[in-house]
Amino acid sequence: MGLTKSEIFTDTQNQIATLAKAFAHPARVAILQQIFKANACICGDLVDEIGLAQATISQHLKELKSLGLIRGKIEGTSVCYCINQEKWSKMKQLLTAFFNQDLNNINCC
Amino acid sequence: MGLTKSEIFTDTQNQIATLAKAFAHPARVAILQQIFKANACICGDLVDEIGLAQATISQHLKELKSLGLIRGKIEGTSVCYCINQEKWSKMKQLLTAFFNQDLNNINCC
DNA sequence: TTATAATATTGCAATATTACGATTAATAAA
DNA sequence: TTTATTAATCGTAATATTGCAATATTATAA
Repeated sequence: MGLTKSEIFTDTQNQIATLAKAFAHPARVAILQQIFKANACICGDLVDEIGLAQATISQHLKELKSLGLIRGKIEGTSVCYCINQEKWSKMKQLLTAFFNQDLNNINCC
Repeated sequence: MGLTKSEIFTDTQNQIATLAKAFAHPARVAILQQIFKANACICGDLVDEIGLAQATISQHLKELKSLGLIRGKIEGTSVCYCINQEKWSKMKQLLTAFFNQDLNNINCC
């Protein structure tokens, strides 16, 4: 099939999966790292930094934007990207809680 | 195309992406939560708990196993799954470090 | 040995993702 | 206005993922 049966899972499970998908491609990881590295908004030299075509980068940016993890502000002919701090925090909280499940767990094997 | 160009990214970027993929499907999130919830090894009643076919669950388990996040111990005709604590810790460390990049970041917008 | 039970594997269909050339849209500069 | 510059969108090809029926495998029970 290829169609995820979202309806049989809880909202939290779907949210975790959707957010994890953002990081499930090295290009998107690299894009986010670049934005953080700049320690400010980055005015789209991402295509030069990462070795992918402009259309491809634009597509990855769109996905990150649609998840709300980054924002794009138009500055003349270029676009400046930055992290959406609130959304990033919420994402971190959700995923960290999921990761920390092991703290309640008995080491059985 | 559809082929991720792993070679143009760093090892860390690829590792983050590969691990994130484990959580990028709600069924795998649900499986991991079930294993944690049992607070021990869980002997494959996952198919009943989650509403997917046996073959599908088996496939998701295989992916989690191949990443090393879970282990399967054969007990008679059934298999008991549990979290690989060391691998889980390492995963947590890598992804948490990635998520905490925002701590060094100036809130610019 | 012959069932029975539990899980893995295979094969396939359908959908999703990745990548990029070409085009379009919008702004800035000449 | 014309010409760059920059980024988004469209269209398309290739690969990946998801899901399941059918089958195979493995170990126990009869």
